[in-house]
Amino acid sequence: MAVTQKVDMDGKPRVVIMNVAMHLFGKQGFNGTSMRDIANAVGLLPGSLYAHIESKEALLLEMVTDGIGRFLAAVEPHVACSVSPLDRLRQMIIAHVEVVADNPERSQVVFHQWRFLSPEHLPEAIERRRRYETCFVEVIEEGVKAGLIKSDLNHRIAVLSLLGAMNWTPEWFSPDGRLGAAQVGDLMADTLLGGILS
Amino acid sequence: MAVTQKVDMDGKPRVVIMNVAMHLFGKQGFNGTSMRDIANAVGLLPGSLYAHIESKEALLLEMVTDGIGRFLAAVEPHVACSVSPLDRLRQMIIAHVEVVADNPERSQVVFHQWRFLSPEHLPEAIERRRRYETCFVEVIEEGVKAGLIKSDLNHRIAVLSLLGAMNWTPEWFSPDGRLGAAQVGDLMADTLLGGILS
DNA sequence: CGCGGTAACAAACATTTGTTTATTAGCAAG
DNA sequence: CTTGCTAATAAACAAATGTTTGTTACCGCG
Repeated sequence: MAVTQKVDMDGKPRVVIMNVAMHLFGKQGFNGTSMRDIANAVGLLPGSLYAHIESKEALLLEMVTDGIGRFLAAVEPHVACSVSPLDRLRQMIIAHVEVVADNPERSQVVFHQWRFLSPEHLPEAIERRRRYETCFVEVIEEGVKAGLIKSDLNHRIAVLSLLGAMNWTPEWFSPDGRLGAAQVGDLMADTLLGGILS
Repeated sequence: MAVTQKVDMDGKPRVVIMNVAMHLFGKQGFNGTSMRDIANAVGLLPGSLYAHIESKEALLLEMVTDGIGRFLAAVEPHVACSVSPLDRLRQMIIAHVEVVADNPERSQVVFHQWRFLSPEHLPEAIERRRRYETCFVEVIEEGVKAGLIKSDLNHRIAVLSLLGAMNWTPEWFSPDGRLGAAQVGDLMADTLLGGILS
């Protein structure tokens, strides 16, 4: 017997494990997910995972690093774009929602589980998150200088509100909902940018 | 010897334990916090906690239940208030931020750790969260009917953006920052409500 | 066939987990 | 002082944790 279920072992095993772990980390959290949970979901015994990965934290590290990377890759190109700051912001919001929509669970990990990285890897994750937020700060400040955005409200609060709304999207966005990512992003931009116009 | 350190046992022990646990759950998460962590921080041995509490989950349950209760108590009175829907929304946002400011760590537990309630207590927590969100939906819809709020943008997205921005506040709000809770709430209202005006 | 290497297995490892037990100190009231 | 109660301690519990070990099945290549 020994059925050797290669259940969904179509791709490279490491990728399969990463995807399964991403799903579980996103849903149950890093500390709420055991290696046995992962092994179980992937159709392996716990020890067998270590033929493909180095440690539990290595999984988290790759998820977070690569995850933030996707947001940066999607948003940063718009920062120095040649269109108006407001249009840039709108495009950045849409890009952000599209990354969330591509995999809401990964986004949950990126936004909530980075805390559980070891002290060794934590600082870099924090730094990259800060770099992401800076993208939005820069464009907003440029909009203020161009006279397109009110300067009488605290920019910091505006940015934090904007980012808060965006970072919360993985909590409710459903890839099989009626609205697609780009439409959701566009509507969010309507809501979020309307209040900062001058 | 047996120093019997009553470190900060000024109040009723159960309250002290709750506060310490709240701090730890908020910072490290429910699953990232052990009973030994709590005992350690409170100046007791692990087993001694059980003279005052029933279980680890009982701590979480009380935190979440009581926590949502504070948000409801602060916001619900404004829902059926007699002023304009927009002013109501503004007051609700301010009230929300004030509850967050009162104890950001508790808010983190309310917004992120409720998932780890046992299946027995989970449904009620979800229901109360839903009830909270409904407050905002109602007032916005009333604003639309009154012609004060644009009806051409998807209300659902507007509400989710609003709530997302608000639920994210415990992530960055500092009680000893330059701006007080009411001022932050007011500025957030400027940002978030500006975009939905008709 | 036989050989070699990859990746699975079964089993155990040392810790850590939440919680319980039996015992002892502290202290107010009789 | 003694009695009784509260709340602490020390120690242990079973279960779960991340990870390592030795061994066995598989599979392409000679």
